[in-house]
Amino acid sequence: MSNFYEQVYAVVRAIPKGKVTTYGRVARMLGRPRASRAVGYALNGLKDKQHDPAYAAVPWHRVINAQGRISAVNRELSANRQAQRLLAEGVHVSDGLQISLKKHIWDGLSIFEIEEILENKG
DNA sequence: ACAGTGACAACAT
DNA sequence: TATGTTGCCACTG
Repeated sequence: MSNFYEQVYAVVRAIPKGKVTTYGRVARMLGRPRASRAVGYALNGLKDKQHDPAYAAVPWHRVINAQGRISAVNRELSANRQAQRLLAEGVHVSDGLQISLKKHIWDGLSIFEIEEILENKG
């Protein structure tokens, strides 16, 4: 698998329980401010890897869009599953799949922390 | 090599 | 506020 995917997964794994971040923020943390779509693409790729515990453990549900919503492009089932997972860890999700970024946004990693986790990946 | 495809985001109406 | 448009970028066949 490509390095970019792995970098995305590494960052997402660092999101604490009960916190969320956005596709765009993940992209910026990785030094690619305009690769937000690619971040979503990478998370979508997790569907094919659920048999591997290392990938199954990636908390993809903690990534939402810049409007603070669960991506509407998801099929209803997937979106609801994401909402369920968030609710299960104390993140309030409204009927419209809206989440309070103000309350739950993750500060993210410093550039030093980013370098560290990427170093671990090679 | 290359055109098509998204779990996006910023801007313009 | 709510749509619609456009730029993006990594991946795929």
